[in-house]
Amino acid sequence: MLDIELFRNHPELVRQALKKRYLDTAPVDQVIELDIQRRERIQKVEALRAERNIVSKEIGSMKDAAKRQEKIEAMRSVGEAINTLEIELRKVEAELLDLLSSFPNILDENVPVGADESENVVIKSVGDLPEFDFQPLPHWDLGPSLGILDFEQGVKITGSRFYVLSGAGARLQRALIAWMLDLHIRQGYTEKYLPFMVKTETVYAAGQLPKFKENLYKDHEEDLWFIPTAEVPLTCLHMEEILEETSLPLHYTAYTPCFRREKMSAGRDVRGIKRGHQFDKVEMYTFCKPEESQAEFLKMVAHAEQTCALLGLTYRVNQLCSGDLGFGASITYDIEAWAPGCGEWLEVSSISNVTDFQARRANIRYRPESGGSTRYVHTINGSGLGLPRTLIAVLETYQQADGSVVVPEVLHPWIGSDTTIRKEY
RNA sequence: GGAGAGGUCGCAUAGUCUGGUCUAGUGCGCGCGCCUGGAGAGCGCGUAUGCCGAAAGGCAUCGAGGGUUCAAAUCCCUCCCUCUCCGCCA
Repeated sequence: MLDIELFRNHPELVRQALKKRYLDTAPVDQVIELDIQRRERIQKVEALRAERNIVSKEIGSMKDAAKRQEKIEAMRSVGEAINTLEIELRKVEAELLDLLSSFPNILDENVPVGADESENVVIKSVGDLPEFDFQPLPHWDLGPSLGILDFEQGVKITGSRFYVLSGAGARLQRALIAWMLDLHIRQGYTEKYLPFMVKTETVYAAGQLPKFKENLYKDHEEDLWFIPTAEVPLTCLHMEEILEETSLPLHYTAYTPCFRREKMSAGRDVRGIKRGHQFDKVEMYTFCKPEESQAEFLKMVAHAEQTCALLGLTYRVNQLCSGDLGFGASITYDIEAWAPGCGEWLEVSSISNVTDFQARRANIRYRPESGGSTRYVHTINGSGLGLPRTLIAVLETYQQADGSVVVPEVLHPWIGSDTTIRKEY
């Protein structure tokens, strides 16, 4: 959520950001108008409440019964006026909050302007495209032929877009998770094990509701939502808190499954395990002071890159252009790993500086050491790689002519003695 | 799921029965000052957040949300959470 002060003092900044995202700027004026209405009503209702407070106090100490009754009658009508105004005020405030919540974050000045993903900018490429002296297989062929990936079983027990990892496949994913968490711990993150279901308030605070309601799974009986990303519970760990400046920055990492109901567009990403309703992810998350957030953001990008680099994957870093940027992000870098089998760059990580956008919604502030009023923290989130896509990249990159897959060395401590995945008979 | 006890300004507590001197008291902690050779003790002052306002100041918040009332921490209703016991369970 944006700061109402921006609309009061610098509406042109908001309009400019909207234009860069190719969005309508008209709601800016609606916000300004609603804000004026809100303040008018607050002033009226508070003046009446002040009057009632004073007179009610007088009534308490009045001895003359007739005069007392007179005052009570007078305050009764004041009370009614207050009620009427309060209802109006609540309505205006709800409208304002609703509208304000619909604005995306202001863009960082370094974000290139562009309409859609075709105008994203590759800012870094690491590693050459691997060459094979045989035809590399896509994972949807490679996995089943090795007996480590079973689509039919997933469909049988749940439905389309669900799959089962088996044997060395399941173990490889578990190795990736454990290795990534340990890597992030070395990079300075504190590991968290989180609830995978959260209450409505939490999903709102993290900014997933109301906008992304269609993409979420919910248990209606218990009124709990399945997390679409660890970002949701991680953000809300400090919801409604005032942190000490000395405790910042806070770095957290967590492994969670992610659940997304999103309608899969027909014909797109239908093959393989690239896009499913359930997937695993290791997440990184930072709470920091505003003046630190850009440096922290770049640090996190480097941390995610390191994951790809240590796995020996060919990858590139993409800066998202204005039109492709997510709702809460001020700036986002995507990391894409090369999958030689399906011949595709796979988005394995997305790192965003959300500035104070989530912190304002979740009401996460810190108290400056020097004193003065509290300030909103900045938050940065990034995937310490999404598992299915990392799994794809690893399998397809390390496949051999005989159909086996050599497990990258960094994963060996978790994989057991057999570091080559062969067809299990 | 059942029974009971609770949730108050960082922490601990008073206040709730009997609505109005509660502008929420007290202790601890913390900050500033006095005192001191220095420290401690002692003394004094201060010590939540948000909103409205140019300011003075005002309004709101006692787990959350409703209600009763001129007036609610206090009375009523609903919900959430914590603790104890029982049940169930990995």
